This record gives sequence, structure tokens and C-alpha cells, in this order.
Amino acid sequence: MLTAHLKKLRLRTAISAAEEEVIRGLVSETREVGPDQLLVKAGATLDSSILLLDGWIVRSKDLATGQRQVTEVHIAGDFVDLHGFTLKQLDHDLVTASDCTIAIVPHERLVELTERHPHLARAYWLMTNLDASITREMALSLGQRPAISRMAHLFCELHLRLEIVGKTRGDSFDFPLTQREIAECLGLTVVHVNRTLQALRKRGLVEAGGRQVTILDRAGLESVADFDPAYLHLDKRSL
Amino acid sequence: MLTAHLKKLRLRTAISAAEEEVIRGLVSETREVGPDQLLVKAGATLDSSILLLDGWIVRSKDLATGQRQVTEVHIAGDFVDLHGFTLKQLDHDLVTASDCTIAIVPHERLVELTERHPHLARAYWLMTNLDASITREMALSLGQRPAISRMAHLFCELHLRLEIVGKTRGDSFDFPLTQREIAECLGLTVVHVNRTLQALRKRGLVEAGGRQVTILDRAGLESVADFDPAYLHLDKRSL
DNA sequence: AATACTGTTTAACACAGATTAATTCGTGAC
DNA sequence: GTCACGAATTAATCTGTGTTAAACAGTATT
Repeated sequence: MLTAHLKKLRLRTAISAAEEEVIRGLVSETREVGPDQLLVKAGATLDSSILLLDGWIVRSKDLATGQRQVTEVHIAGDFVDLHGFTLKQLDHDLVTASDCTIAIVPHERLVELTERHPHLARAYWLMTNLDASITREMALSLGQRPAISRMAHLFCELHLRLEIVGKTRGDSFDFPLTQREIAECLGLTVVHVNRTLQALRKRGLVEAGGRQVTILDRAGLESVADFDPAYLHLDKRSL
Repeated sequence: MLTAHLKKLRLRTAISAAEEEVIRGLVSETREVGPDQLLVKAGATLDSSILLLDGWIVRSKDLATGQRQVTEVHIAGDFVDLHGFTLKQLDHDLVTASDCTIAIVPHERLVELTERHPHLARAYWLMTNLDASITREMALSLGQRPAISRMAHLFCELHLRLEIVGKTRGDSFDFPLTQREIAECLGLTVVHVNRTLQALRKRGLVEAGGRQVTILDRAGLESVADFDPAYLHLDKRSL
């Protein structure tokens, strides 16, 4: 069940067989959860973190007015609140966006990891820094890119990240988010998301609908998105 | 020279005298730099990180079109590219926004830190997670808050962060950013920043100009900003 | 003290995306 | 098979912020 997670890690740094065993030992428990479940509420005190084995989870922040911003979209292999290990409470909610399989990792085991396996500690530190990099790219989108580029960028990023963990079929992938959730990711209204999606379709760039997305013209989509995958740090480094 | 940095750390977790010595030993070199200097270019390979002792540094990302988004504003005490320790190259530029004093920390010393001082490693991991939290709040601003709230929020956050490291005088603080740079932080144009600043002045919330900011009505400003400092994680935790 | 910058301010006009509201589609419940 | 309800679509109108351009202020240079 950790295949996606290990693929993600190993793309960025070498993980030995012994280390892989240590990673397997982190998990105390595995659970199935349905869609639209609030897994962690902002402000709650944490003593464990969640590793997403399968499905989609979203980090979202609310304004007093009820407006909501999704800060990151998580897929299989992501450690959705590893930052909670040091922060001890999150500044955002964690909500499932599909049926999910999650693994629970108690913080004591992460303390032990930092004490006895410093290389793995650095690898996991890298994972949280990777999330931060994704959030920065999202800030760039929200601040500077027009609606159509934001949406194109989201699709480019998700296709690439899903490909890494083996969750694509060629240019297609399952996509459980509703247009409302896309709107919350992109800082747009549902109405405008609908229009923008149609614009992408009309240009022959993507085919979306029925809980699935197909990229019809990768180069064209990346150009509309001004997509440069450098921020995903897709290379291996020694840590 | 590390006072600001230690204050920032100690607000979040206990640092012993012995650990303080370890921290002092991280720095290999100290430098003075003028304003508007590109310290690190996106994509460059790193083998050291920069600890900002005094002054202001900005993280910024560029679009192909030349549009720029500032992703985080750094002040005295911030480890401006500690995430570069694991990422090995940044996805953004680092640019000075004022005269700065910076300390250089070679990555070998950070490796050693993770090997021999796991508690400090966790404390520094926390620091990068704190930056990520600030960036998420910025994404919320960019995606959901109107111009006046974004600007009010920026001032609230900076006053609080500066206060922690002892860089405020009551409700005032030095503020070296130009309106162009504020625009790049808030995802607005300079013209609109100017208008918005005047709106804040007219409402009697802040006094800004002459490289300095005074908050006239803290409660009012926080209310316009919808400011909740929870995301700054201002409490001490055991790590 | 004239020149040349860089940063701030003002004004007129344009537009991307918000708002509101109504319609249609899809799917599961009974 | 029809009812109910959430999701997607369409249309009309409105508004916050962008664009362009010009004036103005401060400050360093000569």
C-alpha cells in the first residue's frame, strides 16, 4: 500500500531497503474513509499524522465570510499533514474529496525517526518543503495568472504528480473534484470555472467531465499555463 | 547578532544554552549587502543557506510575461532559504529589499545538526513549516480577500512578526518596501495599491509613508483584514 | 540650480471575473 | 418510473481591479 509513497520519495532521494522497512514501521493503523469527511479541523491538537495511500484529500482554509480557499490538493503517496509533526496544530482543515485509504503515523515514531534515522528525517523534511514549493506556485497562480492559465496549470501539475505515483492512464486520470472544489482551488466562482473549462475544451486542450480528465494537447496546455515543472523538484539529490 | 533569530525560535520551542552554542556554530561567515541585490537565483544549486540577521529580503517568482509575485517577506531572524537545505535549488529568487546583514550556513553543518542534534533539527524543520504556513495564509489572501483586506492583513502580520524579534516601536515599524513591491506581494497593480493605501489612511487605520508604517487602530485593521494569528503558531511546544 | 531618476499620486476608461438567478442534467432513493 | 437533490450550464448585469497616461515629489548627480 505504500508503493505510491515510496515512488514519490525515491524520485527525490535514494531510499535503501532497510530504510523502506523503517518507513513501513511508521504506520500504526490503516483506515478507509468516505468522501467529504473532515479528517482534521484547523486548530485541533495533533499527536499523529496522516499518510494518504489512495484517494484525494484537500487542505482548505476558511474566511469568516465563509469563503474557502484550497491550499493544496493531495493524491496517493502524499503525507498530508506531516507538517503537523512540528506545528502540533494545523492552520487549515483536511477534507477528503473522494473515497480514501489513509495510514496513521504517530508522532512518537517520527521523533524516533529523527533520532535514529537522520537521512530519512531529511527525506521527510524535503517532503514538507516540496509541499511548500507547490503552495508557492499556487500563490503565483492566484496572484498573477488569469483564470484559464490557473486551470491549465492545475491540470498540468496534477497529471505530472499522478504520473509519478502511477495513477494516470496515458493522458487521462481520474479526477474527483467538483467544479465547486476547482473554484476553491483557483480562487474563482463556480460559474467562472464552468466558463473557463469550456474555453479549455473549445481550444482542444483538455477533455473533462464524468469524474475524469484527459489532456488532449499537452504542449498547448503547458503553454497556456506557463507551466515549468522545476518547482516540483523532479530530480534525485543526495541528502 | 543572532538575537532576533533566537527570539523567534524560543517563542516556539525551548532552546538550551548548549543548543544556542550549536546554533552559533552553524554560521561560517557574515556579510553586508545593499538593497535590490539578487542573492539567490531560482534554479541555482545551493550548498549553503542564508540566515537574515537584519534587514528585509523577499522571495519572488516570475512569470514568462515578466509579472512577479512575492511569495514571502522576510525580516530579521528568518532563515530565508533553509528549505534549500533539502531542495538543493530554489523555485524562486531571493532579493534584498533594504540594506541587509546576512549569515551564511553551509549545508554540511546542517547535515551534522540532523545527525547529532535531532531536537534542533526538529526546531529548524518547524521553522520551514512555519514559512509554509505563512505562504498558505498568503494564498488565502490572494484567492479570497479583496485588496483592502489583503493590505491590512500584510500590515497586521508584519507588525506581529517584527514585534516578536523586537523590531517595532509601539505601533510603528520601519517598512522599506516600495508600493511596487507591495503590489507584487498582494497581486495588485501599483496604481491600485496606491488607492488602497489611501483607503486605509482615510479610514484612520494606518499611517504609511516615508519608509515607515504606524498602525493607528489595531482592532479596526485586524477586522478589515480578517486577521487571526493562529497561522503564525505563536505558542511554545515540546519537540 | 538644472537634470535625471525613481517613487507616488491622480484621472479616465476598459475588462476579467463576480453576482444573481434560472434552467438542465445525472443519479440515487423509493 | 418519478421524485429529490446536488452538480453543471447558461444568461444578464454589475463591480473591483487593471490599463494607460500624465503630473508631481523627492533626492541624487553634475
